[in-house]
Amino acid sequence: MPAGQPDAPGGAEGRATIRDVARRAGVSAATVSRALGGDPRISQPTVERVRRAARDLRYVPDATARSLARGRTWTVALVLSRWPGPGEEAWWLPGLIQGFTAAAQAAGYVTLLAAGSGGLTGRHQLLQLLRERRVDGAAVVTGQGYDRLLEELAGRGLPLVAIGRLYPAAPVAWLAPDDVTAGRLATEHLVGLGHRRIALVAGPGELAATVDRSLGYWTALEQAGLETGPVSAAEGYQAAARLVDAHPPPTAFVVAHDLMAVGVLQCLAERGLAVPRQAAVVCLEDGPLAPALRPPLTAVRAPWEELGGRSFRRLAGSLGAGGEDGGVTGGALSPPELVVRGSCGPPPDRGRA
Amino acid sequence: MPAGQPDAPGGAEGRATIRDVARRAGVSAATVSRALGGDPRISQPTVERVRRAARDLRYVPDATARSLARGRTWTVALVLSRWPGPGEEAWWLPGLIQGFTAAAQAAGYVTLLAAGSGGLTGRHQLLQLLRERRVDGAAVVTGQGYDRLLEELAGRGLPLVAIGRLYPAAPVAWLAPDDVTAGRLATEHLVGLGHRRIALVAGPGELAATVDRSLGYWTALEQAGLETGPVSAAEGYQAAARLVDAHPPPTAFVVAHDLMAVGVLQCLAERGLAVPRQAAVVCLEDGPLAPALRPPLTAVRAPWEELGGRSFRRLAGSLGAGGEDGGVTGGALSPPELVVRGSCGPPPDRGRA
DNA sequence: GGTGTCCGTGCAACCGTTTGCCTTCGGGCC
DNA sequence: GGCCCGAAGGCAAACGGTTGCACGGACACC
Repeated sequence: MPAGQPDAPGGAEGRATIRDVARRAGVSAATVSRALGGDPRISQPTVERVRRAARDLRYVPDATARSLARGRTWTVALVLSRWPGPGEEAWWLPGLIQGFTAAAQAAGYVTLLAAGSGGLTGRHQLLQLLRERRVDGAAVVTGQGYDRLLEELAGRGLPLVAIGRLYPAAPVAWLAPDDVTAGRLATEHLVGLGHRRIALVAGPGELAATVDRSLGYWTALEQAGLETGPVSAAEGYQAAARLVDAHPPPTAFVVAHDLMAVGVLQCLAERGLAVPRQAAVVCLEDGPLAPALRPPLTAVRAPWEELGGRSFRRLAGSLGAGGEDGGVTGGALSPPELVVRGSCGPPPDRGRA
Repeated sequence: MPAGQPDAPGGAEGRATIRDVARRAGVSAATVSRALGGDPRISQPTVERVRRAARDLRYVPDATARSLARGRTWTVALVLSRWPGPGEEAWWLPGLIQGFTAAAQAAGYVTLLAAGSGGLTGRHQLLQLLRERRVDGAAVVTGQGYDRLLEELAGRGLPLVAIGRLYPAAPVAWLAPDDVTAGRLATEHLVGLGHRRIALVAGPGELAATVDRSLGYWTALEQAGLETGPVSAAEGYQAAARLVDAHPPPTAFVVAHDLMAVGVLQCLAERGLAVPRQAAVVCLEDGPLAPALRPPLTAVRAPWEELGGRSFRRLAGSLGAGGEDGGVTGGALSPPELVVRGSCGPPPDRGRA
């Protein structure tokens, strides 16, 4: 807060205070506070009178004063620890934010948005801001990799929840989309269609999501008693190329990220393999590309909005105001949903394989 | 704020107050306040002593108390008037939010996020919330069409800025991406490459963005002394089909929305028209699809982040704290940027046309 | 040596709510 | 009739800063 600037509040000049209401109802301010707060000591008739007076005056209690008196702000911070760089679309963020704020609003909390712009001073400013504003808790959308910010916040004793996987694991409650199940669902779908040679086109290994999604893929194959196909970590096109040229080529491809699916599709098209007739493709991320590509991609959709909502409620749990609790690590999130579009069919050599 | 719940703040137990600092520095609380606030009346030595004491105690002033005393909260609301429905990706929102909060943070303000979930009661809750929390101002990301919420907020005398076009126009300051220039830039690019028959594939006419983008297209053609090609408002594929089958087919397509470009590309591919060799395509919206399609689309990118930043500063203007001002309507935004990728080349019949 | 004028600080009254404790009053009980 | 008790509500002190004004001292000027 820069100092030295003249203060001239913009709006609302005449605003009714609790004392105005008291006067009008012929009681004391204390009584108004209690009547409106539902204190059982205040008699019914009085409560009515106070309510009327408050309504007549359009009285809205001042949260600032309330916070000061009660030592609690009913405010939580949603911290975007790392902003997506240019070119890297955070298409999932709006859903997450929406879910979070909606849940907060429903519980009477207000969401403060804060960006932790990387560097040391940025982090320091952020910490200062959270202390200054006395937020009751914070949810941190972690970048990939371990989050320094998280550590410092935890050190402050601030109720905390992380959104996103933590590497290395930290003693902090966290929630994240269930990427393992995503991988499993997709793979099982393909198995169910009759595919036996299913390849995984994974993303860069340092992405937490990639790791988990791959894990789901392996699990599903194992349970189906199938051998895992070749894995490729390179970007879409080359990856697919290498996989297609395998001895018996795979009949299906599980692609970890939607951008990579573009490359895969292109490669298959060049090889003259029609999707879904001669090759099936399923994407583990239902980004904006999935429905737009030709053919529209069958994909697994993570419940971002729900994730936001549950993150808040988990946080509310540590705030004492009865949200949900649940140990230190990953909470149960409803499983991702398989959105069937047009990119998967049965394998071409059905009778034979 | 639901009442009746026990208040038990989660974190921070022992927190230094201004009086603690005063005691340690051997002065009064008033002096601490003034010293830290840069009041020239306090002598230099005293200021130093106070600063030291404050640092030693890790004193962070309490914004709640400050707000109460000064009648100003240093908080602005960012109101998402209408959340994007499912399937409708708001890929531009993160950029906008980022720009806004960053600017706010830099000016010492904090951003409160609020969702105005449609209905009457939702609006009412929102208004209540803004009054209760005493926000100093609000920026409303408008949905399409006229925004009821905006009207009610303006009625409250709250400093306001709208982000997005207003139809019908309202007496409210607003900022929006410069879609007219976007249309013009794209069209001029094509003209510059030698195209003469340029078609517009516009979106649904009720979208404000569509209207403006089309306007830019017409302007550019007029200035180049060219005739405007046929216009189609239908969705991508059919639109392109109709356009391609015109007498002399267009050599270039200006597509208003990136999702529609998918249809256009597919249509061209089916007609055997290679892009960019035999037809040029330029997109007026640089969404996630643009770089991912084959070929990657040349597109016009709106400066969403800057838009967010300027929106805040415009708001700050009405807050008295020297942001930028500028009448009631549209502020100057730096123009959108043409991102040249692989979908435009010179027209095929260069010598002849 | 008064008196006026700065300069640097302290006093205390705010800002609008909440809440511990006291008061008042009416009634029941010994 | 005195006492205790519960019910209903008021008093005033918080919460942690800000700020108008008074105050004391040093200094200059007449």
